[in-house]
Amino acid sequence: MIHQLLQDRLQEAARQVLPEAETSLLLVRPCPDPKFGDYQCTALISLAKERKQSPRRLAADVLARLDVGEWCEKVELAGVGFINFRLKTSALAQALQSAIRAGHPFVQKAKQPRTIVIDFSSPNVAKPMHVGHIRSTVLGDCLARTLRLLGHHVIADNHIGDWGTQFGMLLVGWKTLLDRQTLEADPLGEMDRIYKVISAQCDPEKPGFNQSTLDRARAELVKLQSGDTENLAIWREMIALSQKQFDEIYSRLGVKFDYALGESFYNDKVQRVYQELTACGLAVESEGALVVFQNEPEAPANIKSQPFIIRKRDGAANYASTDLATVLYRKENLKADKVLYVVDSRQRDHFDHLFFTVYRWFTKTHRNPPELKLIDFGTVLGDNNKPLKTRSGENVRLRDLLDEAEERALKIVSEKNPELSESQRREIARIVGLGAVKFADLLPNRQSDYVFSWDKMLALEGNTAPYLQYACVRIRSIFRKGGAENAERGARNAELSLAAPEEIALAKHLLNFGLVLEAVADEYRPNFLCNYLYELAGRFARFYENCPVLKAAEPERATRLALCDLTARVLNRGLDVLGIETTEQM
RNA sequence: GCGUCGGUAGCUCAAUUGGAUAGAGCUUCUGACUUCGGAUCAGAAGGUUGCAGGUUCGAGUCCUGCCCGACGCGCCA
Repeated sequence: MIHQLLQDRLQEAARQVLPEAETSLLLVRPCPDPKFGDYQCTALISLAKERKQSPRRLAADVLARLDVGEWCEKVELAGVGFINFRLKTSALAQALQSAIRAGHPFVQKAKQPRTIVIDFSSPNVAKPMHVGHIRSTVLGDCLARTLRLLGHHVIADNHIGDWGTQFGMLLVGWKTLLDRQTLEADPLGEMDRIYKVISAQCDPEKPGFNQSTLDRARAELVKLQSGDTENLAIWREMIALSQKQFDEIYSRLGVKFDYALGESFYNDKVQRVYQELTACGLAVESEGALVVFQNEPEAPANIKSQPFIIRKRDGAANYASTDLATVLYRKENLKADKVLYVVDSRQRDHFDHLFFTVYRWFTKTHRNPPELKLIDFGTVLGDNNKPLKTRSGENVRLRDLLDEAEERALKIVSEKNPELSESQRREIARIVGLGAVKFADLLPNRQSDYVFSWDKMLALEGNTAPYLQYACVRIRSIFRKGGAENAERGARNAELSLAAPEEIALAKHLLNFGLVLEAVADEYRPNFLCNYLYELAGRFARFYENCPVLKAAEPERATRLALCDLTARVLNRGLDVLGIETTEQM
């Protein structure tokens, strides 16, 4: 990548001027405004400031030792000490030429591949998946795809909620209220129904509270935990029914996991956690429970002196216990260097507790803790600015939401292109509808809440998935018209000669694809990629308006075909990273 | 009360180690060769970045105080 070459040269020149300086901080990045140039380095200014030198003089000294004439026009020193690079068209053409032959154009593999576990989606057994799961699922899947493309060893692990207090109530409901026929037709709906009835009776705050139901639920839970055959069989059936639903949704979304190690997987692994934490003096008894107090001066403010309960008073495990056991398993058995938790930001405190406890635990026992990272995200809101619910106040089921996305897309496709067959229109609607939902979810900064709007996400103009998919369709159409096979071969063997400003602007933007992927991976923010792709599609649209491809005369025609080919490949790859498909027509 | 996150154009949102004149889309208005797919493109309008201080060559970004909102705070996950 050219920016990398420039950066290497620049750092080398800086080392000659300041042999002892930390030159790795001198990053070369795209300019915010093309009028300054294509790439810039702003870091010499602060480097000079630290040394009480004049930034302009330092920059001038470095420039005197910098030779990037193969790639750049004269390098400019601007303002207080900005260094601006402007690419030569010949270098640009050469970069495109080598990208044409690359498997993944403009993408560089990470220098140090790492093993990264991504914990995402995490639905609960016996409950329908709902909008609350969409962000974790879509975001986690996108990060998995991004990190894989960059060459990391990614392990996608679905930490399913398949154990815990709720099963006591579910078992009572199953034994006393279950309607087998409804269960056949809508297993999740029926399990959800019995759970709600019983849990209302188990809540002392609610009018329907019933002490004997609560006692029975506790008893069923104890029986389950001590291995009662009947309860275990029911529990397994609930899991199997739920898994079927999960699989349906994941297959629609194109989301894949390497493991689905639910909470129950760690049942026999929590004892060791209690032992180790007690032995190293971290965990103590308090009010009958086993807790870790975070009294260290460096404890984060939000958990300082708060108890982290790792075993309940009744001796049962809770999610702190299993989460701790899970970290250990991921470190020892999955060899994780890093674990990403893609979780609603309301669980922030829990994860700060978890991370800080792991850090202390591993340090005290002379182990290297894996790097633990909370990828938190905001809530999906309805147009009343409250968490999105159905009119009757229920959670919106994910399946219904995906159905509606496809239905709405089908209506639009049918209006725009009535001549396509129904099966074609349905396939397009599937790709456009699901793409719209995913893109709308990935576009906003993940930490803010966003308001869910069908009209906005399925809009055909603006920063949306259909706009990007449309750009791909237009490119496909060019290749169809030009005789796909020949045109593509021509594009890939072309000698490029870039001339028109729209060609150059498009080409320069293509170069930065890898840089953006790295930014996504560094900050865990797919919205960078969404915006990059939108900008790319915009530049392509301007190119498309102003530069005829098939009608152009020969040296030009091949260059433009090559630009189309590369744009299509980057758009498709980028959308693929977002988990979004494209179509031939729409 | 303590804590976390946020507050940017009428609306929804961006802004890559603190960088240059804070950018898009929607909306409104104006325009585009009988078009390689018009689901497009060009142009116009729109701002005291919640308020007040501070740090420095430079602050939407960092620090302090305040206002507003969402969320969390001992045995659910």
